[in-house]
Amino acid sequence: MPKPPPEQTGSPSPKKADAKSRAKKADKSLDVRMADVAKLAGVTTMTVSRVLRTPDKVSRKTRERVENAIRRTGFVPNYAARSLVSRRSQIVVALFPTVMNSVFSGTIEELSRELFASGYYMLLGETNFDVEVEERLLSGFMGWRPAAVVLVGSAHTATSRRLLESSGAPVVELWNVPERPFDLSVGFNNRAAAYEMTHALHRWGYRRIGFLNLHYPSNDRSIDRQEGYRAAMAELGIDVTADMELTVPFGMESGSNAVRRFLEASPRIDALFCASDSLAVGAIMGTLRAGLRVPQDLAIAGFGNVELASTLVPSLTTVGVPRGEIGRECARLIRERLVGTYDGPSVVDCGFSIVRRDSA
Amino acid sequence: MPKPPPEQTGSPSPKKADAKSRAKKADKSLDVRMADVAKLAGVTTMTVSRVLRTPDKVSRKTRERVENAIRRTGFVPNYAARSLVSRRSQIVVALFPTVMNSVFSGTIEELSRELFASGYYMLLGETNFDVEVEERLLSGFMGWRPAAVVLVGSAHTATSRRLLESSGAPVVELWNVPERPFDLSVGFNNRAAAYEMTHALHRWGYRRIGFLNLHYPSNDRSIDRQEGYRAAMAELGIDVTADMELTVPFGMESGSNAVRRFLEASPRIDALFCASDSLAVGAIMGTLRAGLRVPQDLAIAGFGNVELASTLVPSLTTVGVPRGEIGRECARLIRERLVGTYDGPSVVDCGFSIVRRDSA
DNA sequence: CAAAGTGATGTTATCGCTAACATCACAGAA
DNA sequence: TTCTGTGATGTTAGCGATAACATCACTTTG
Repeated sequence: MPKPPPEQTGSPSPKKADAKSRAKKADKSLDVRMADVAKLAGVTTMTVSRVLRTPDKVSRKTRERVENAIRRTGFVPNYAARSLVSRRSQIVVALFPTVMNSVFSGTIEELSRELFASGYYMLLGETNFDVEVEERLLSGFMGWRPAAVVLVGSAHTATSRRLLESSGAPVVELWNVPERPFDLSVGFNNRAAAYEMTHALHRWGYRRIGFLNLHYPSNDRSIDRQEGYRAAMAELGIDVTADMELTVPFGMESGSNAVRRFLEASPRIDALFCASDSLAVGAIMGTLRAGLRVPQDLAIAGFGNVELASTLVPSLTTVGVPRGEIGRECARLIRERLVGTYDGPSVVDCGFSIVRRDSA
Repeated sequence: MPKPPPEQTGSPSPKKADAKSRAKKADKSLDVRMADVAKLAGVTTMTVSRVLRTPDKVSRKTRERVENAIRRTGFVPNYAARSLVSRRSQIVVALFPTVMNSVFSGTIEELSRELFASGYYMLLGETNFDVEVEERLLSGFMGWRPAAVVLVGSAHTATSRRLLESSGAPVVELWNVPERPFDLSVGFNNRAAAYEMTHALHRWGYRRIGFLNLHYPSNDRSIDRQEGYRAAMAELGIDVTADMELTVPFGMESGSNAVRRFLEASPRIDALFCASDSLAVGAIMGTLRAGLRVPQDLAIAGFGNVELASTLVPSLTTVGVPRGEIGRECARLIRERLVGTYDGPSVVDCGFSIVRRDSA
C-alpha cells in the first residue's frame, strides 16, 4: 500500500509557475456544495440529492427549479462524500497485465466505456504479469472500497484473495474460464483454443509444429495454451521434441530472436504456433529477415488477432479472441450483480475463433 | 455527467449466482475502521492516522503497536473519507484519445506507475479524439475532485475549460508544446518534428514527398504536423500538389487503403510521410501488397516509433517520440506542483528524434 | 365525514477520517 | 524552584453527501 502523498506545504513565497498561470486558483474553485444549490433553489439538500438520483420522486416544478440552480452554479456532486455515506463507491478497480498490448487495451477500452455509461469510474492498474505487483496494487486500490474488481487470470496471492474476499465486492476474472472461479469469470478456453489451432495446422498439412510460449511465472493462460498444444500433438501422434518448444519473454523483438533458434535446428519445424500475436509478428519478421518465406519455408500462427494481424504481409493466421466482447460482458455482469438482478452462471465463455490468413 | 448507478435492490429471494459464490459476502466485508485499529492498539484514531501519514510524529513504541494492530486487522484506510475531510483527493484524472495505440499506452503506463508510487490513483478515460467526449468525461470525473488533470492536446471545449479552471487543480496538457498553455504542458514540437522529417527525406534523396495525415476535427497535433511538412516543402521549393496530401481516419487498414491512392497517381510520389506509425505500417503493407518495394518504389516514414517500427520488415523510418518520458515528466510536475515546490517552466519540451531505418 | 393512504419535502444522524487546537508530562533554563 | 519549550497524544468539530424516518398537505374510500 503506497504512502499517501506528502503534505501540501503552503509556501508563502510566490513561485514562478504560480504567478504565471495559477491566477485562477484565486477564484471559486470547484466548491459549489449541494447546500449552495439548495439555497439558490429554495429547497433542502435532500431535494437536490433526489433530483440527481431519483428525479421522479420530485415534483416537476421543483425539479426544474433545482436543475436550473445546478446549471447556474455548475455544481458537480462530490463523489467522495457520496461514497462515504452510501457505503458503496462508484469505482471499479481493473488490474491488467499491461496496456501496451492491443489485446488487452481492446478490452480495457470497452470496459471503461461501458462502466462510465453506467455511472462507474474505472481505476486502472498494471500488474506486469506479476501477482506480487497485483497484490501491491490491490491493497492500495481497495482503499477506495470499489464497487467491483476486475482482474486478469486466476492466479492471485493469498493476501490478494483475502483482500478480495473481505471486500465483499464482485470480482470478475477475465481471459479464461476457470473450473472453480473465485467469483465471476468472463473469457474463453485457452486450452481448447490452442488445441484447435494445433489441429488446424495439422489439417492444413503441417507436421512438425513448434510452439513458442510466453514465459511468465504467474500466467495461467500460457500454461493452458501449452497444454492444449501438447494434447493435440499427442493425439496426432507427433512427438514433441525439446527443440520444438521454447519459452520466451513478451514482445515482438523476443519473437523475432526466438524464431532464429527454430530456424537453425534440424530437422526444422514446418510450422510455429506462437502463444501471442506479438510473438508471432516478431517470428514472421525474424523469418523474413533470415531470407526465408512465410508460409512456404515456415508457417506461423499467432494468438489474439490484433489489428496488425490482418494488415501484415503476409497476413497472420491466428486465434481470434473476442476482446471487446469480454469487456462488455464484464461490465454487464458487474452492473447486473450490483443491482442484484444477476442470475446467470458465474463463468461466461465468450468463445474464440480460428482465423486463417496467409501465414499458415 | 452520467447518472449514478441505480439503487441496489436488496432482493430477498436468493439468487443462483448468490448461493453459489457469494457465501463470502457473509463475513466481515472490508469494514475494519480506523477506530477498530485504534482500540486494539489502545490509542485514538488520531494516532493511527498519524502513524499512516506522518509516522515520525509518533513515538517508536506507539508506532510499532499501531502498525501491529493494522497488520492484524488488515486495515485499509478509506480514501473516500480521507479525501472528503482533507479536501484533496489522491485521484488524478487522465483523459487520452485512445489506449489502443502503443504511442499513448506507453505514456499511460509510465504515468500510472509513477503516480501510484507517489500515492496517487489514476482514473482513465478515453476521448476518442473528440473534445465533446472529453467534456462529458471531464464533467463526470470532476466529481472526484481530482488532485490533478492530465489531457492530451490543447483543444478543449469552453465548458471543459471552465470546469478545469474552477477545480483549481493543476492541469497538464500532453503531447505538444503550446505557445500559451492552459496551465502546464509536457510534450514536444510536432511542427518541428514534421519539418525535420520532411527535410531529412529530402536529404536522403526523395523529392516528391507526399503527406498522409490523420483526420480528426479536434486534433491540434495533426494540424501542427501538416504545417511542419508544408513549411519544409515550401522551403525546399517543392510544390505540394493536391494529390500529394491526403487526410484519412486512424488505423492501419486506413493507411493501407490510402497508399493505393498515392500509388495510382502519376507522376507518383517517391516518398510518403505519415502522421502516425499506424498509418505508416498500413502504408508499407499496402505498398507490398501492390507488389511494389519499400523503399525502392516508395519510401515511407512514420511518426511515433512504436515497438513494431523496429521489428517490421522493412523496418520503419520514423519520428521518435519520448512517450515514456512524457509520462514520467508529467507525474513529476504534478507531484512537485502539489507539494508546492514546483518552480520550473510551465512547458516542458521532451524533444523528439529522427530514427532512420530501412523504409526510407 | 373521519380514517387511512399518497406524494412531496424536510430533519436528523451519521459515514470514516483529519485539521486544528488542547492537553500533558517532562526537560532544560533562569 | 518556577517557567517555558518540546514532543506525544487526545478532543472536538466538521468535510459533503445520503438513509431513514418524520412531517404535512391532499386525496381517496367506506
